[in-house]
Amino acid sequence: MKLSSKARYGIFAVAQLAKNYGKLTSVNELAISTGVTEKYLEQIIAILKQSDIVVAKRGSLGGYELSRHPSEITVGEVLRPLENNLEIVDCLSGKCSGRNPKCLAQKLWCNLYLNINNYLDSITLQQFLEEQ
Amino acid sequence: MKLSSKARYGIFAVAQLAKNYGKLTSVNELAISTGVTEKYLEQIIAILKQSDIVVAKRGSLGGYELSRHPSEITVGEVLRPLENNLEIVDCLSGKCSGRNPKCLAQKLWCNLYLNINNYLDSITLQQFLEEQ
DNA sequence: TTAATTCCTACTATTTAACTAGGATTAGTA
DNA sequence: TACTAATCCTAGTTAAATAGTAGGAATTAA
Repeated sequence: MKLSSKARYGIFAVAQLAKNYGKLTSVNELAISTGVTEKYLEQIIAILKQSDIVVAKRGSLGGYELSRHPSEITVGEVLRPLENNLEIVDCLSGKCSGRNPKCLAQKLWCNLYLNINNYLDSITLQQFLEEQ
Repeated sequence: MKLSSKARYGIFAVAQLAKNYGKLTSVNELAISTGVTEKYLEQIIAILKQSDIVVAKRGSLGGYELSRHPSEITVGEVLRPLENNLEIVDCLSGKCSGRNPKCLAQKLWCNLYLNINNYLDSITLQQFLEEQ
């Protein structure tokens, strides 16, 4: 139940983009402010791009920005693609049999999963920044 | 953010003990019903014993039972010792500086941590069994 | 043409989880 | 006392996932 570094770095990167909303920000700038290598951040942001959280402009003077206003992106939306959809157990589909010990407490895990997601979806990036 | 096998197996083992409340249950019996090896279960139960969730009787005809009635033990109590205290990030103490990227979203992680714990502490083993 | 940027993909190292294993200790029973 | 069924203790091994490194192709502005 530890959060991955991707999730931690990703949230911070996105927070930086939220601060710079309206302007393009390069990975290099993000790397400086987060203390993470550019190469690793690139991978993290690539995931966020695929999930339509950020958009990119390539080439010289290019960079990234949020696809929507920080008030329209939730923390949950950012974390899910970085954190294996926030699935705390493999067996959340409801299809699995009660035989597999992984699934024996399925309702419990499912409710916990919903709880976590509901909480994280209740916080927008804007709220997150204001709370800091 | 995946739950460990210790947590999954542990919850199920404890559920079995709750069903057998008042009687001693051997690791062998638990192993059969969970499908986990005795040796691994022993380790899991040792942790629960240290946390005063279960008590043991040694020797022939020995076994384990819950230290309290299933209505007086919460799921959170069981999971914490098995799951590194449910600390989703290392940095929940409040002491750490904002410099460490791990800590930059500290309030967020702290609130998520509290949310998870509150939820899991709201469910007793008895309720958990009834829900199945 | 050059420089600054994103994009793509393969590889490696590190850490942690998951499990295996052996045998010591304890206690009930005959 | 001897035997057996159980917990207890601890070290070692394996497998998988995470975290990070690396090189270079493609794109775009000036």
